[in-house]
Amino acid sequence: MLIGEYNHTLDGKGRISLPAKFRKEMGKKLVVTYGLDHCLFVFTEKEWKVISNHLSEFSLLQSDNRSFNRFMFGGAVEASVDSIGRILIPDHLKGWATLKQKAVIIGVQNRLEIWSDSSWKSYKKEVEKKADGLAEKLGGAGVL
Amino acid sequence: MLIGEYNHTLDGKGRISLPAKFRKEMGKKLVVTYGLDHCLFVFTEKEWKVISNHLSEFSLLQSDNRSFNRFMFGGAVEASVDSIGRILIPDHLKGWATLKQKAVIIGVQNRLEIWSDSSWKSYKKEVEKKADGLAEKLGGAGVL
DNA sequence: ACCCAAGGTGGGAATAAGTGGGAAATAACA
DNA sequence: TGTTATTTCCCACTTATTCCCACCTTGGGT
Repeated sequence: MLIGEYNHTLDGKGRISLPAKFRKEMGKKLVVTYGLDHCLFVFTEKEWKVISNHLSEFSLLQSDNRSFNRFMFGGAVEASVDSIGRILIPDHLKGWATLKQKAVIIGVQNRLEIWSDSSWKSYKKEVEKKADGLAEKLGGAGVL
Repeated sequence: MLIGEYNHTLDGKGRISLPAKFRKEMGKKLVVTYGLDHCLFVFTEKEWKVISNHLSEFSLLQSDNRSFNRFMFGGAVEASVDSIGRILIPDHLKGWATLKQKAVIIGVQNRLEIWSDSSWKSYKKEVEKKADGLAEKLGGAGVL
């Protein structure tokens, strides 16, 4: 289970180091894709297979599905973790997530997400505003 | 069953010692998350599994669920209890609970809650004000 | 009233993680 | 084919984290 929030830095070559806590679970071969809400998704090879199977079940006859699949598959990139735990983020993905230097890596269950420092801050602020609604949702789900 | 209220201190490195009474029941591996009313929840690994199973039922494709899961999974952290019974509270959680130095740890059924000294005091005051009203409500519901 | 034991707090040293840069290897272009 | 640019691998430095030890305070017993 991937959980937690970490502040990391993209260096001049576009590399970012994975938080040490995630390395073991993520393995050496990852898949990085466009993520929803202008972040990046990072999956293990295994999880990516599961996800891409789900995606390919969507009918190609519907325009929305086609474009969504193009988006997810076309943007996806294999990234191998180097000897000290870093991956390389290609330019088109950096652009999508408006990544400059300061980035935030969060664990969300079965995937990692990479956010630019500034978008994460504002996104989080919005979510925290809704905190009361969240509480009701938890109650409704029988969590608490 | 975890019960009781204890005043403890966060040291310069963000560590706080668990009240000795709780250590046996909590074990060595805990999960700390955002709690309702701006406190922190501390669960045993076992309890966390139950909760995260509930959370993972929310679909990735709906915006509300995504933000909710980012918040809950991203905010959560595994905390291992050190040799003398302390855990480490990361910065983003300290911020959520406005934790400075003086903190209050309370046992609530199957979880612990960590409050900043000042928010706990004011929260408690509010609850005490409402206590009479609450009592009537409970009586009406046949609880007492 | 004193001592002892246990819990809580603080800090230093060893270790690991994160960041940056250089050299070698590969690819691209003239 | 030589030259330049880009990528990949590896090493070194700096900062942060973890582990361990020692002190202080509190509560209980004698």
